[in-house]
Amino acid sequence: MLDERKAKVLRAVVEEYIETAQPVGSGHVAAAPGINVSAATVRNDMAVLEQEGYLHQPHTSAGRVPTEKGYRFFVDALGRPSELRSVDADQVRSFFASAHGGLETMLSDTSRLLTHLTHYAAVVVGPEKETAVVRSVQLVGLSARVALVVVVLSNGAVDKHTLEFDEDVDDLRLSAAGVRLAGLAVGHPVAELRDLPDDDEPMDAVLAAALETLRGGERPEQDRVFIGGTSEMASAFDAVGTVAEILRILEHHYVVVSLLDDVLGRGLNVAIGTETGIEPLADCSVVVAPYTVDGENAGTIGVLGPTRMNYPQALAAVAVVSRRLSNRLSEGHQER
Amino acid sequence: MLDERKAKVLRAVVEEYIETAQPVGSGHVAAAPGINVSAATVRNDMAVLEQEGYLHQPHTSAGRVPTEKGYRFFVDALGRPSELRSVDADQVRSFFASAHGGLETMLSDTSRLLTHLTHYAAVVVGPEKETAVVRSVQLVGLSARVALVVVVLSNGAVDKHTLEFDEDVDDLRLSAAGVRLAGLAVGHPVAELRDLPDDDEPMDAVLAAALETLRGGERPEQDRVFIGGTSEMASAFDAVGTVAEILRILEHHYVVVSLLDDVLGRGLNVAIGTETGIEPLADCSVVVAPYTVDGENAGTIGVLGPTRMNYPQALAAVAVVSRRLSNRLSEGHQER
DNA sequence: CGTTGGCACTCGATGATACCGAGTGCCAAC
DNA sequence: GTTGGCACTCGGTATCATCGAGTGCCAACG
Repeated sequence: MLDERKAKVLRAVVEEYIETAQPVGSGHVAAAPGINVSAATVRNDMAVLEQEGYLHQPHTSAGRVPTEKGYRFFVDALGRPSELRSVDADQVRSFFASAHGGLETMLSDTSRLLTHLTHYAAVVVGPEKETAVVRSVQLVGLSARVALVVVVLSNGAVDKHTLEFDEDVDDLRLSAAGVRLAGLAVGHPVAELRDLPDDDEPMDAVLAAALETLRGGERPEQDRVFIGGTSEMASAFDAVGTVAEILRILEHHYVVVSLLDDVLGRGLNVAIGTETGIEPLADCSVVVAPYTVDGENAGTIGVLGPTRMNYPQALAAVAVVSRRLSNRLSEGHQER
Repeated sequence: MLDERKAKVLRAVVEEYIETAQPVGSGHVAAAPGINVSAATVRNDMAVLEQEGYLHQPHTSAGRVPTEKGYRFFVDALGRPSELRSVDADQVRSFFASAHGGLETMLSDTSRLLTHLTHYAAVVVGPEKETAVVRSVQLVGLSARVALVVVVLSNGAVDKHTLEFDEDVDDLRLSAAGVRLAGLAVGHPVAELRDLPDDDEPMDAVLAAALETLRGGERPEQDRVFIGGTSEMASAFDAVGTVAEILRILEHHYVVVSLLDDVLGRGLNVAIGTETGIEPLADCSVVVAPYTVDGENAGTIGVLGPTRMNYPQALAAVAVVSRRLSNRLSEGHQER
């Protein structure tokens, strides 16, 4: 364990490095508020911190840079809980007070809000539809052999799937299937549709196809992930190659979703560098928080920035936004 | 006008610069196939081409780099029509043969296809809903004061808008409004809803609100723009600042849409550098093509890359994809 | 007269060298 | 245990020479 002064030294190094992105030397640390010892003493401490793996020296006679272990200790033990700056807090408040529009709109705007607060890339993952209750199902014919299944869920999400038939299907048959489909699905959670209704009445091919699609959960990430602020993220790095690699990751939504889930699953709020488990993100950190609807875990929000991100600020922003988003989404769910 | 040999020289410079991203000298041009004169002669021609504004010399004793005017001439007069490589052509064919899913899925996948073909960022803009015919409208209650308007259009697009009421609205009232709304809207193009149906029957507040939303076309760009391949785009530049600026533009979908519309509106397929009219895109070029559904102009596809992009290849890719996309989307629109 | 080889010249890129200074480790003194 | 002093390290910056790709100009050539 780190003695109290060494912890202070480590904190000073991390904080200054986050700010300047330059290796920090003993002189600067000694000048930091709260450090009341000489540079020489700081040097001794830093030598120990390096041996213990909290700091790293790019080369002899350079300052020190935090290692992942250093950041980790900073986040776990040293991060003063840091409030949002009140301007930002106001902004969050007013955002959620005035927010309107459907679920998707809301989530997309939330990602913009998070970017604005943190200046890093923001990721918002919408609720899985699994637990949501089907509020309405409709079959709409588009052409002789193509129809659309449109599902409205209780959380405000709208799902659509295309059906293609092998034979022409007339309106009558379509609407009959639609009615039966509605009868089967409305009022039930999507997940329940999987245990088929065990009805011995023969099933129309149209109905069967539509049910199959509903169960399938085809392309589940497609409309669930909202990513913003990639430009802000880009400016935080200096190698264009790094930026390109990160963008490539972000383009694969399912990777992003599983990354966030994985981090939360490990019980963490923060994944630092290689802790993300994704090699191209070795220079990145991720700060995540779940949000809830009516107390149920619903989705995840997070920000992605360089490992030398401002963790206290990012943690505060993510926490506040997730809390307020949860409240906002839980409003007025009592009725109907 | 350029004499034939000077044109060949210009083409050689552009082609080599596109390939190497290095200023090209007279020696290389003289060695290019089709140029059967000496380097000295090429030098004379290049001096003229520079005076005429087609080429630029970063500094004395460096090779030449094409100017925007040079690229423009290349694209307008020198671009040999260039087929896609047959591997790629096959890929496009098989993509559209096996493509399935709804409009949005299709467009999103198309953007991925374009990226894959060109290695630049790809933009696909979906049809405006204006001309599409409403195939189905539905009002779905989410909570006592919140309902969703879900509209299915003939082109397969699904639009959704949230309604918030000042007072509780019960299911009866909602479904009544839904029925009347459907009666008014189904079968008509969205644009027509604007000339209100001039009905003197008093209009329920719910119905009025829903109609208003339909007309509003609120957040029209939201679900219409599909952008992919930003990581490939990033690798084409070497300054991270440039990349960040471009990403910022791409995040503003409405800017992208109006850029593409603007270019097409000027009757162009290509906008080079400042021709885009967007300052941060000074180092970028855009290649665009419209696509049609049943002969009607429907949307736009395009790629965005560095000014030294491979124009013939990009033009070919965009042309082929737009053609096949048009065909695909026009299929089976005869009935219903 | 357009084309060409020859030639002096330019100037960025590359590499060697020196220098500076921020930072270190160590040590003796407090 | 802490501190000031000090010799040392080494990356960054600046200076300078060198190299070579490329140029413009010119005289000669068919």
